[in-house]
Parts: sequence; structure tokens; C-alpha cells
Amino acid sequence: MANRSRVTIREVAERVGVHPSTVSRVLNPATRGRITPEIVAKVTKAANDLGYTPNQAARGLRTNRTRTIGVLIPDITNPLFPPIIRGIEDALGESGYTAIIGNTDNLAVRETEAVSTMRARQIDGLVLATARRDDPLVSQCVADGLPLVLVNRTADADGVSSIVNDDALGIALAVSHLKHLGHTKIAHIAGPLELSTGEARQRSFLEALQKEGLSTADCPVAETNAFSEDEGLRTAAELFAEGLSFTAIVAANDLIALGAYEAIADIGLRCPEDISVTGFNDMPFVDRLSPPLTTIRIPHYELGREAARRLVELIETPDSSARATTLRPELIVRGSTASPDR
Amino acid sequence: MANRSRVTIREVAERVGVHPSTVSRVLNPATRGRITPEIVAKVTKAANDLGYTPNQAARGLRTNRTRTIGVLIPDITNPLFPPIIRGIEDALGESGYTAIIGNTDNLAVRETEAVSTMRARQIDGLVLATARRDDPLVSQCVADGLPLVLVNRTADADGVSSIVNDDALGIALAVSHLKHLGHTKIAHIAGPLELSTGEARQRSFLEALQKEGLSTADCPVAETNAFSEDEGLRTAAELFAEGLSFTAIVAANDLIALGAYEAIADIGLRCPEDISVTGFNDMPFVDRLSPPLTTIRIPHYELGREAARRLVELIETPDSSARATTLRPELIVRGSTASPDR
DNA sequence: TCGTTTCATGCAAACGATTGCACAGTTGTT
DNA sequence: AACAACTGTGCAATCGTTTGCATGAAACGA
Repeated sequence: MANRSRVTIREVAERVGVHPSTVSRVLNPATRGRITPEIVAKVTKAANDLGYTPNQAARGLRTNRTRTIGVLIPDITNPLFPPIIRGIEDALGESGYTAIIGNTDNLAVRETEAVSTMRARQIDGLVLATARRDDPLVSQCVADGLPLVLVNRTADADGVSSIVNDDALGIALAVSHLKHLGHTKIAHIAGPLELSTGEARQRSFLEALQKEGLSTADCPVAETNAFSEDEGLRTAAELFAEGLSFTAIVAANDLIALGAYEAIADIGLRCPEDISVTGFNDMPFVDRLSPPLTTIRIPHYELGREAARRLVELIETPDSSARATTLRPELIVRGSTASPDR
Repeated sequence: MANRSRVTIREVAERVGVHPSTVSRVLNPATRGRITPEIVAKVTKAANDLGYTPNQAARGLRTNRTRTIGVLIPDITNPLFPPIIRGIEDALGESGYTAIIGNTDNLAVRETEAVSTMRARQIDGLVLATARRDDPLVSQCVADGLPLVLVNRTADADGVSSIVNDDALGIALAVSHLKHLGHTKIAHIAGPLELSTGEARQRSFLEALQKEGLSTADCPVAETNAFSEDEGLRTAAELFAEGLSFTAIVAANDLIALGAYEAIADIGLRCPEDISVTGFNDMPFVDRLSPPLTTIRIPHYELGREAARRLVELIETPDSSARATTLRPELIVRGSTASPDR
């Protein structure tokens, strides 16, 4: 048992010869003005000398505010999320907050479980990267008045703040790029439609076709059950098996695009010579694939930062209203797209 | 302000008609045996009915144990770490602990900063994935009696528990594999020597050469300043510039190997036809590179799990002794290694 | 049957910080 | 000069749990 006992506010008070409450007021910027400057100086000095740091447990007990927020992530090993987490943690740190991360594996059970252990720890708010479009957890939190921000996903329920990428713009960029290369028969492999990103990207794909004057009849759409490589492979293979004659694939994300790569190789075709592929997210290392993936880069880190900033705002100014913010994505052209053979 | 007020132990007590302390004892498995089974049943039922969850802040205040542990990671966007984090969180969850993650960007300042905010939150222990071989932070924690486990790294100081991969075995596997392919002139691009992994892998490389009967004179060793792609590129380019005639590179990790890929392409050579390359870590997606990377797979997730288990053990049985555990890595042969041209 | 041990539960004091209220001392007003 | 208004600090209660100690009842041995 070494010297783990921390310095308390009482010790600082004794050192200076004032009452603990005075120390508390000095240390709280909001009440500091009420104390004589001379005492403020002495107390701050003593606090520094002794290395005082407030006991967050005691503070949290008294104030019901822990300056801790929960972050729910479907899968931290998916390279999409770490930059978001960094953004969240960096922004939170600046406001004196700390994050607790929870993995859910996209399982509703683990989600509710994680939220309940987080709430036992008296979190002040929640960032969800896991929300489904119609998610009971979201309504629950809203009902309980727990400040909440969705990141990378939106929910159908209103009154919920969210920070998302502009999926419509991203998909439009991809479709327009392919059109300019000369493609007219473009397939879309959509993500799960119960996720807002899956639905929005599919809808945007159809809108983009129209805007570009392409016939939807020539442009098949298939849906996956998950944003995964396996599902991308399975679904792309199905499209090929149906004998459809498209020359490009707009995948709903990079992992699905990777699956498409495999499916293309499996039937003896080449990318981009025979089939062009675009992804979405610009995950790390997709520039090192063969061929390097043409994709849509989204500002992950900024997404996270914004989400955290918004959450802190929601917590500290309780009547700030909910709103959805979208950030601009960017087309990154690499080697997986080319003009179709004729 | 919605119904965020949690149900307290007092309410449960009133519902049943017993004293709060009795409820506390029922809810604590260690003291439950002292209470009449009938009351235990009534209290547990009431607690469930009311949806009671203990207020961790209050508990932490009273017991000085928060069941929260800090985890320091150099960079969460490095794909090496997420699986470790998952392992840590999964194992902690099983014991009722929660993790707080901190990014340090390999900066000593951010490290001490992160540790001090964590200690303000009264963490019960610390998992460090950031330790340098001679790290003041480690000695500090040891001196303060803060339970500590290093993961993926060791420190020179003793009395510190660590869970690491068997670097010597991993490097030996790589060297032996290359030797069997017919390579006799093998270069090593080492990581920073102030990190235990950098030092151990370099030392193991030299040992492995000896074991395989290869001449160290034919096998140059270069050192990087960081485990990064850029440093790999720079250092490999330097080796080439010196006009040395090796046919294979053992990189100290996958990122360095990626840099080596670039350096090889830059001077107009091909991998594996002209130069074979091995990595270390088996990061996600290195199987999708061109060529797919031959590398050493280390059990990231298990590393994390073990670290967390060890830390909980350290916390809960205070006189358990420190020890270093190594887990076995595995050689994954892919396309970046081949027999040398003659 | 009485005294002693054992047992189940209640009592109350912590843990460390915050904060409404009280109180003295100062300043300002007339 | 007397009183009001203010100002700076102290007092003490409080947040929800845990836990050493006290207490009364039951069980036991003689």
C-alpha cells in the first residue's frame, strides 16, 4: 500500500488556513470571483504545491455530473471507427470530459447491456455510432433525457442530433465519375437498409442515376445484410450469376468493394479493365490494394470531433436544440475505375 | 429534466422494509451469506423490480475502488491496437471493470497528461501499450503502488508484469523461412531501439542468423525512428543506396514492410522476384496487398485479454507477484517471399 | 434454566466535494 | 450617526454506499 492517498481539499484548506468550502470556490472558475484575490492566490499556490487533483467520484456524487460520456461503436477493429474515436476523445478532452468506449458487434443485446453499465457509471451523455434507423435505444435515451448524439448514422426519430457524412453527395460524386468515364450500366451494392447509411446511399444512387440521365433499368441494385467483405462477395457474385451486363459497381462501402474485387476475380474478370469499382469511406490501406481503390473519403476525425462538441453543448446548455449536421466527402480517384471496353 | 434520477439502495430498503445496509449486504456476494435467505430473496426481487443499479460514484467514493482502469495506446488508428483493446475490454467486462482509453501519439507529454487525468478519476490500475524500455511513467506507477500491466511491450525495470508476443520466436520463424527459400543475404530493418519490441526483434534477428549459420557480414541491419511506413521507406532506400547486395528484408513490423515495398518499387525492382519481404503483426488487409505480405501473426486479442486478466488479478489479490508472459506467434506465408534468382 | 456464544440486522460514521444559508465585517446612503 | 445593502467566508447538510460496531434474539451447553 504505497502513497496512493490523494491530496484532499481539506488538506489544502488547512495548509492555507481557510475553510474547505473556500478552497472549493477558488478552484471553481465560476465562483472564484467571489473570493479575495489574495486568498485565491494562496489557495491556488497551495493546491499546486500539494499536487491537488479533485476526486471525481466525490464530485460526481455531489453534482450528479461525472464528465464522463459513453461511446458505442459497432466494431472497433473496423478501421472506419478509430479515427472517429480519436476525434471524439480529442474534443472531449478539451472540455474536461472522458470517454468510455463500448463494442457492440452490431448486437442489440450487447448494445443495451453496454448502455446500462454506462448508465450505472452515471455518464452525462452518449455518442452512438451504432444506431439503427429505428432504434429503441435511441427513443429510450431521448425519453430519459440522456443527452445523445449520433455519429455516422442518423435515426428516423426526430429531436436527435446527428453528425453524418453527406452520403448523397458522396454517391453522386462516384456515379458522376463513372458516367464521365463512359459507364452507362452501373450496379449498386447497397448496405443493410435498416441502417441510415445503407438506405441513404441506395436512395442517393437512384437519384444520381436520374440526375445523370442513366436508365435505372440498366443499373441493378442489390442489398447486403452487413457492411462486410463477405457480404460484398456474396452479393456481387449473385449479381454476376443473374447474367446482368453492367460495367461498374458502386459499393456502399470499402469492405463491400473488397468483396466485389474477389467476386470479379472469381469469375475471371479484371478490375478495372472489365469492371470498375468504387468504394466508400477511404479506409486506411485501400490505396495499397491491387488495384488501389477509387473511393469516397469522409472526414472521420472531424465527424468524431463534431459529435463530441455537439454532445458537450447539449450537456452544458440543456435547451440547445437538436440538429443534423452533414460534412462534405471527397472523391478520391485511384486505380479501380477506368473507361469501359467497347 | 426527465426521469434520470436513479433508484437508490434506500428505496429498495424501504420497499422491503429493511435497513439500507442490509440491502447492501445482500447485493454484495461476499456478505450475502450472512443474511437470511428469505430476506435475500425479497431484496433481490425488489432490486430487480425497481431496476436498481448501484451508483458507482458513491461506491467509488466509499471504497476507493472505481472498477475503472486506464488504457494507454500510442495510436488507436494503428490497426495493431484495436484488437488488443477489444481483448482488454472483453476481459474487463467479465470482471465488472470498465476501461478508459487514452491516445498518446507516442508523446511523453500526452502520456503523463493522460495518466494524470486518469488518476484524477481514481482508476484502479493501468494497462500500458506505450511503455518505452526505460519509462519514468512506469517507475512512477510502481512507486505509487498503482497496479500496472504492460502489453505488447516490456520495460527494463523489474517488478512489472507484461504480456508480450514472443518476438524471438517470430523473428526466428521469418529468418528460417527465408533461409529455407535459399536466401543467405538478409537485411533487417529494425524498429526504434528504445522500444522493447524494436530492441528484441533486432537482437533476435542476429541470434537467428547465427542459429541458421548465416554470416552477419552479409546481413545488414538498419534502424528506424518509428514503426511507420515513412520510416520503412526512408530506411530501406538508404540500404539500397549503400549498394548492399541482399535478397530479402525482414522488417520489424508490417508498416515498415509497406515502406520497403515502396522503396523496392522506387528503384525498379520487384517483390518477391528480386527482393523478398517479411513483416510482423499480420495487420488487417496485409493479405490484400500486392503482393500479399508474408508476416508473423501475433495473437492481439489474446494479448489484450491476458493483460486485462492479469491486471484484475493484481488489483484484487494485492500480493500477486509480477511476471512476464509471452504468447506464441505464427508464421503466415503469403506472396512477398520467394526463392532468390540466381 | 441460566449464562454464553452465535447470528442476523440495524445504527451511524465515514468517503471528498459542493452549495444554500448564516453571519460578521465593510461600504454606502441619507 | 444610524441603518441598509453588500461582500467574503464559514457552517453544515448532502450526494449513495459501505462497514465497524452495537444490539437483540435465538441457539447452545451445562
